[in-house]
Amino acid sequence: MLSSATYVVNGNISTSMRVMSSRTDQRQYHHGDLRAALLKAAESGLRAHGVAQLSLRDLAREIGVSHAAPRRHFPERQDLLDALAKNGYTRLGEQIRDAVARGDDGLAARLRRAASAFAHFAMDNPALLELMNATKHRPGVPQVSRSADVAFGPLVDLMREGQERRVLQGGPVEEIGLILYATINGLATLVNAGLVEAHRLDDLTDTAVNQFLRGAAP
Amino acid sequence: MLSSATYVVNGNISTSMRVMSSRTDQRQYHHGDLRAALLKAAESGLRAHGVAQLSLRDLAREIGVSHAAPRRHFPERQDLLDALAKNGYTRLGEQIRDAVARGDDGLAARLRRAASAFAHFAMDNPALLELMNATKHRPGVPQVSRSADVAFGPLVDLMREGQERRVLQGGPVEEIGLILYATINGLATLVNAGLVEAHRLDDLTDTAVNQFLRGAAP
DNA sequence: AACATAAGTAGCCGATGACAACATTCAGTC
DNA sequence: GACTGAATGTTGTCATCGGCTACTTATGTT
Repeated sequence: MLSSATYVVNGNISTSMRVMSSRTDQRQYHHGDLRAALLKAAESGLRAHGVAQLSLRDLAREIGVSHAAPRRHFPERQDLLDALAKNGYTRLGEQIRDAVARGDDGLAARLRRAASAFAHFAMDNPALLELMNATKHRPGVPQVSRSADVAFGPLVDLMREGQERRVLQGGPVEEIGLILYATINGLATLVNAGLVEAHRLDDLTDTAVNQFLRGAAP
Repeated sequence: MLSSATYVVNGNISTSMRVMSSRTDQRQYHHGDLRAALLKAAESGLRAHGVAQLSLRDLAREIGVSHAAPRRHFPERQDLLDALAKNGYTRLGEQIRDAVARGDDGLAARLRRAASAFAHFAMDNPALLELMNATKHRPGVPQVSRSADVAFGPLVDLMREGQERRVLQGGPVEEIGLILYATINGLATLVNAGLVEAHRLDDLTDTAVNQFLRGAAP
């Protein structure tokens, strides 16, 4: 499973190859780790121009490889998008987990940090989040879905811990974690869609967590 | 511009007449209301095959009009998508407003109905909701954004009323309404993305509203 | 009736995703 | 070290798409 990540090849090789190809032109037939290079370039393109502008041929050109080469690693465009989404969930999960673990203070404080981490991930990677939230009808779903659990996990764990420590009501832990996730995700979506100004996200996230803990009733 | 004799001699006419002569085909030069027909066909295609598969040329073919005709009404593809999103917000707003007005019982009950209406809209129109949530970088944003307020409005009104009747805490009304909207929207997104099974949405929505009102703390 | 304008048509262009056939390299195996 | 099958990359092709320009036809105003 992790084997593909074992032989880590720096993406620098491709760029330097492109540069010197004007002279020595020792462009190798095999790239080394085209898959990783594609993912890296795709993520950068995603951030720069959005998912709609993401073209396999563009990426191939940028990396300096033929237009059909990406096909070996991502037979269809959607496969690349799925891989990006999966990576996104992994990173989001890490960031939430890190935020939670960044201190051993009260549960509310860690909850706040987790939500804030999510919000910042969303602001840093709007197009990626949109991709992660995109409808998936294809068979690639289970793969992505499983990696998404990595992102929910830390929140659900937090809920469970809160219940055990009696600082949260009892209740369906997974549901409640999901709801918190959905709330922040929804706020980020509103920002990305341009319906809410970005500078409000921090404040909204904070209010949302308060709301989540204390409720709206008097 | 030139005399009519010019296009009588024009050989192209024979080909177009061949097409028309295939049957009675009272195909008029002017469609009547192509814009509405496009929106209708687009919404149906959206529901059937998702936004990615939505092609202006397909719609034109389906309606029986030349491939460039849609351009008169939607100069760019994104303009059609914007119009669809705007319509979506209008309808969503109506449905939420109707649900709220469907009885004069307690605020909590109306809140539940509003949330449920949203959830059902999301399940009935997954691709449309995705479109409404899509990132918009173009100048079309303000148009769509304003129509989106129509959807938020009923929720915000409900919050305000709750505060006035003292069944909700004081606080930033618009923020709190936005947060509730975001929560349901987020849950629907999780379902549409295939990360949560559809049959769970009703239950999750209910739990979310409870959570929203009572809070998670003991 | 004349004419300006809205609405539809035809044809072209460049780009794209998907595909097939072919070439090169790599990794075992003998 | 040579052989061979599997990975990986390349070239060429195709249908489709969005967007553009030039042209044609209908509509409505005067």
